[in-house]
Amino acid sequence: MINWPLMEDKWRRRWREEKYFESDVSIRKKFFVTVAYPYPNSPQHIGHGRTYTLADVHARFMRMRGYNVLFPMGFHYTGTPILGMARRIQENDKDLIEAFRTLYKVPVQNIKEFSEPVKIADYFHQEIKAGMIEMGFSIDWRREFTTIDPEYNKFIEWQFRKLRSKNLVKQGSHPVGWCPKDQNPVSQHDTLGDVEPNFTEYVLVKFRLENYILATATLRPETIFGVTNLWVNADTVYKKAKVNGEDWILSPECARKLEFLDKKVSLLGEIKGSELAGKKVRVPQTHKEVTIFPASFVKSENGTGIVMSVPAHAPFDYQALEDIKKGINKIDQNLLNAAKSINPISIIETNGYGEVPAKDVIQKFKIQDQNSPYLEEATKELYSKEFYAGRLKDNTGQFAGKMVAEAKEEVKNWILQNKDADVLFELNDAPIRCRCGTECVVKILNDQWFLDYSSKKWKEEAHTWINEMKILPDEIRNEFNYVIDWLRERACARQHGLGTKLPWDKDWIVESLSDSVIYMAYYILAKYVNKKQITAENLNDDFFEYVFLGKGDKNKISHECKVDKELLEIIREEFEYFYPVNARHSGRDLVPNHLTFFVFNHIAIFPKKYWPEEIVVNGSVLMEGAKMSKSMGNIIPLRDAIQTYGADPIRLAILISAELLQDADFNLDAVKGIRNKLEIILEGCSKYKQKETTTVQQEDRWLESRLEQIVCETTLAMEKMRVREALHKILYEIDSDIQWYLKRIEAKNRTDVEGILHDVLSKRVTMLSPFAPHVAEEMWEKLGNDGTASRSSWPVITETKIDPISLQSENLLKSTLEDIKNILKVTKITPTKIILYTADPWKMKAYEKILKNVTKGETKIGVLIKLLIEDKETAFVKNDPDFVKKIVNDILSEPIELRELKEKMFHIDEKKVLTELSSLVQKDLGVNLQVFSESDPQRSDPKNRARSARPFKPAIFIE
RNA sequence: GCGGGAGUUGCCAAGCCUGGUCAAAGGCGCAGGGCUUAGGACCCUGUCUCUUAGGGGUUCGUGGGUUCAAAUCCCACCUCCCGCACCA
Repeated sequence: MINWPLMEDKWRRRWREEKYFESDVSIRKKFFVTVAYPYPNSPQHIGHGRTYTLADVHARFMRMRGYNVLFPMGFHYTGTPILGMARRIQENDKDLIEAFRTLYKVPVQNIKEFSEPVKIADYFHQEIKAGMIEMGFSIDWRREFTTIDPEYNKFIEWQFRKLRSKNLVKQGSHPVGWCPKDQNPVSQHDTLGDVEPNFTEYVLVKFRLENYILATATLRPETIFGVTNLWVNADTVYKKAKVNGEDWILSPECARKLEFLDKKVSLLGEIKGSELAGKKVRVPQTHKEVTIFPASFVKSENGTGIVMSVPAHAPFDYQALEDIKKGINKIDQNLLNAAKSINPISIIETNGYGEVPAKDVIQKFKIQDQNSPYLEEATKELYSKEFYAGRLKDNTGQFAGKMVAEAKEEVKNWILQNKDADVLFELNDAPIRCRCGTECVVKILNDQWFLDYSSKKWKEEAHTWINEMKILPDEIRNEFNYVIDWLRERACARQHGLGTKLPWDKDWIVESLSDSVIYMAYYILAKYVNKKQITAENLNDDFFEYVFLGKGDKNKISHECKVDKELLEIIREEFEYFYPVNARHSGRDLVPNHLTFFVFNHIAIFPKKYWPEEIVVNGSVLMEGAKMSKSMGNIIPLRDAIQTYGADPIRLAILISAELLQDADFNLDAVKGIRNKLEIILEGCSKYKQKETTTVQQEDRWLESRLEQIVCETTLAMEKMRVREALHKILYEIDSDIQWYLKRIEAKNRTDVEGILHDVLSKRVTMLSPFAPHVAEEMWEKLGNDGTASRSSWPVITETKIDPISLQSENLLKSTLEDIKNILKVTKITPTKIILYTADPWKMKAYEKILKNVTKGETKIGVLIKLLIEDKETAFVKNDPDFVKKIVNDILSEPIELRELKEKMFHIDEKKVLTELSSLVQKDLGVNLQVFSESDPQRSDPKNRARSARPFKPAIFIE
């Protein structure tokens, strides 16, 4: 049993003291690996660990391959969630305080300070950093920064002026979910119950009632041709109001909504719904006259509180009309008569529906009246069917014959153009409440700033680079291309939160996904900022232009910024040395946003030689098969886990459970299993010391060959970041080879194997080091090697060490032993004697010929037999046609590589090789083994088995 | 709806691109044995099914097809998961 935290701490101290991970400019080739920095609003949990561990493995691997690796880390303070948390602390939110105390284990005195947002960020910043150190991440901490450092602010200001000068920043209007009390946009974590404030665009169709406009909200403007009447709620007290100079009648709720949608609204008076009933209005465009009727399904809080009625296609309208005809509403006789004369006007035809589709669905859902809960569902079904499959009929003027999906937008624009319509945004899951309790609305922000990701030229460049750069795994490349296509203008500033003020409009703060696109360049500068050689006062746009783009006169800039000319030059050189980013790691959730922006903005700001070289994307982590979430209570804080299990077992458990893009399942059984495995390997390292092996034997060559193959495969896997596969080979695949080897040498009573085993274990530890860096050091020390595992070199592949003969020979031994055991298992006999018979030379010849033909693709038995009979040497097959079939099957059931091997290196002396088996058989089964060749006259062959011998498949006799 | 991904033997999960190493790696679980005072840990063996000679049968979401040969290629269908925006 080892004390993991203690052992790990020992090695981390050594790495830190000897500055293992601090990288500066050198003559060596560099490798710059970065990860998306964390947002410090909670401690790290196991899930966060995956991306960072992957990046660390990458960094360590490249370091061992001789690269000067830079792996830095920053902290992303920018954003609103921390602000929201601080506000909740100010309001003494019991739940949050409790969560901090018990879930996150924050000391009480710290929580008190959390009413100040920065204190929250600072606290979790340190917490996360401590976790990263404890995980053994090989980070150069001299380059740490936060995104609210004044120097970083200057960097962002430069970036934004730069983008604006390239015409990529624009201003415009933009609807957002909004809290009227906080005067702030709301997102999911600002609302009660964490509801995402989605909204839908409705079309307001204006009906004329004398001098007034009755606005109705609809999702289906194309149905204007089928309007037969309007609906109002008789009990609602409607408002008369001036809306942008026009006199409207609408519900009070709607009047309020319109104010936020940038309309000038002043109230003029009121009118009850019942008073509106019976009045006639004019349909825009068609100028038809229709009557207003009362209906209870109309809710004043939805839309405008007035509904245009299209009974042929809207189940609600159809049912309400039926209800009214039945005389359910208490309305006067004239109105009732008017209603009775109304017939649905069908304007859309859709396969599977009749003249009045609304009637069809109402019957299908067995709806009785307009208060039926199934009406929503019926509406949804009909709407989606008609939208995708419906076609407008002849009674729709210039739109006749068009598909609904296409006509909808055209009709909307047509009525908008004639000022007979307007647009209303409505929250989908209303009412949505802000955490402060206020009901949210949709607001149009008029002076919103955007990054213009809709720019065609910019998109094209992004596509080109995405297709050119390395993306791991490659499957995700298409997703990037798709994202680039649908990306539009993106709001890049908001009015609250931590961050950098927009340089030309100080009312705005650069939004968090927009201030984190090219910050990898800032890591170069951060080192000098932390050394206090550069402060915010030294930084202006000229400085950045010079350091990052090499523009301007360094003497002038040095003077202007009060920065020593040499220092300026050093920083510039360091940037030129480390840039571009060679690999950027992130979770796949950042593909549709950050990672794509990262590519976009590099293209906009930097010359091509500084564009990122590679993106590595990984899936998320599940906890015992379930999604991690606060509400499930299945979040394990990373630091707790490290204390309990050690960092290395956790690192491996996260990485070994799934390939890159798959969700990895983290479970405690796996962690324990891996910890045991590591402890066993560690124990094994004390057994062997470095030593020359004097007489190299067959199994030694075999083990070396196998090791070489595994190194080769592992290296290939690492280059593609297939860490699961690599780990698998290092942890388990080597084991089975070592086991076979040990079995062999034990049977032969060999003792001179220390040197070779030491070599195998050393290489294994080297390869394990990027994954489990702490315990690898411990192993390295136990093996008695010089230096440390972290500083050892990744094994170099020497293909010439792969010896085909030994590989084949051991294969023969293994498969023969397996066959013997198989026979014993089936026959259940206790053996007293085992005899093997190897195939005659002509069979080898035949085998060789068949193999050649199979490689060429000829597997037809008849053809092969003919070929063999033609040759005198192999003409014996005549006597046993079945032989050919068996050989073909033997060959086909082997891996291609092995076939190639056999073709190249054909002859092994089977008899000689199989003699080696006698020691194994003696040891395993305690019986004697004899080997004869098939036609050896001395052979003992009581059951006449010898003749069934095949190459690589000796005949066996057991009794 | 659009876009992406997945469905494998008790569970997790490789394999699929490049068809024959596939009854299908590995881990976990389970069973038997060893070790141990006991438990844990560890080691060995087994883990679709039939089989007294190294073999056969039926499997990789469902149904077709291509091929000497399909988990793997093609077509259709079913089911599940994720993203769709100003949010880190």
